[in-house]
Amino acid sequence: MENENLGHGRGKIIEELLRGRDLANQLRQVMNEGGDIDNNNNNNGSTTPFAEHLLMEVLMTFTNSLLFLKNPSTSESFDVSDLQLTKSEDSLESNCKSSILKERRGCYKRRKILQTWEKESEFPVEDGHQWRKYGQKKILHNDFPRNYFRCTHKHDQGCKATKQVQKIREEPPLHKTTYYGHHTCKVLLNPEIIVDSLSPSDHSSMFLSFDNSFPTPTKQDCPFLSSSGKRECKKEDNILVNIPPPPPPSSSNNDYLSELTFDESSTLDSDHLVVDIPHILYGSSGFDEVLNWTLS
DNA sequence: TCGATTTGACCATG
DNA sequence: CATGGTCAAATCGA
Repeated sequence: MENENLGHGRGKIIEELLRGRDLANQLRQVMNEGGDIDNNNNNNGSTTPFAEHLLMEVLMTFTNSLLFLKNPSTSESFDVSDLQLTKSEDSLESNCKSSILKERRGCYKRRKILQTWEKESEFPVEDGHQWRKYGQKKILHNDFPRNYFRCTHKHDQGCKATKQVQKIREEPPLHKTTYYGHHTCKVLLNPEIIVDSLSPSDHSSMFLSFDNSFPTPTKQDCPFLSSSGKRECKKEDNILVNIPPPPPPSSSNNDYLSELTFDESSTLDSDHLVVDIPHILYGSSGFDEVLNWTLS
């Protein structure tokens, strides 16, 4: 039942995956040479930019692979077709706006099929975008209120990106940030991946960002972490990338990145593409990354 | 004074 | 009707 429709795209998939593995190995070598894989050393600037670049390549490669799997017949990399979703959004919105309201508050639609990313982190982190808080609500069965943010440039640039920040735990602190939609504002710089140690001492986390800019310190209460990690993914897929903490140092596995596995069954069964990256070696410490990519 | 945050009200959805 | 997402007036702070 599975792979028949993958036939056409399979060559591409394999090609991309192989390339990804190759790049990953390069990355591993770079990091090894830097000697910063140890917990004792922290990453120094010299290798990091190159490593970031390679890492981005890897991620894009796998992203393409996933999309090829999803759409085997396509001959191009993902690019567009936001139209349907955008249209439905717009129609609802314009419906709402054009007609009565203007004076009515709260006219909106609940989002269902927006592109989303989820991120959990214990520390607030800048994601390079400017957010404005527009609401806070007590959520059922949650001890902490949920905070609602929209892009500061919603009005001047029509940027529809929003995010919700939900505190999950007090001790140790844990926050869940959910991003909705793309940033269409032009505050961004080049697409890049940021691999950052959020907490140099103990736990460091990594967040990946495909379109990012430098942190813009604002006094906003919750500029929490974000992987505004979206690049042009289609809005109709769900892709989950789980990067669990790395293995203990003792298990100096040389093939972390080449061990990337792709859970095909989950993919086909559930409209979710799930990629498990079992062990990724980066810098000195562990990181978690959960990217939730909802495309329709 | 202006932009950001707070907070209660409003409305859609299930 | 309960819940969650958004709006906008009031308030705060630089």
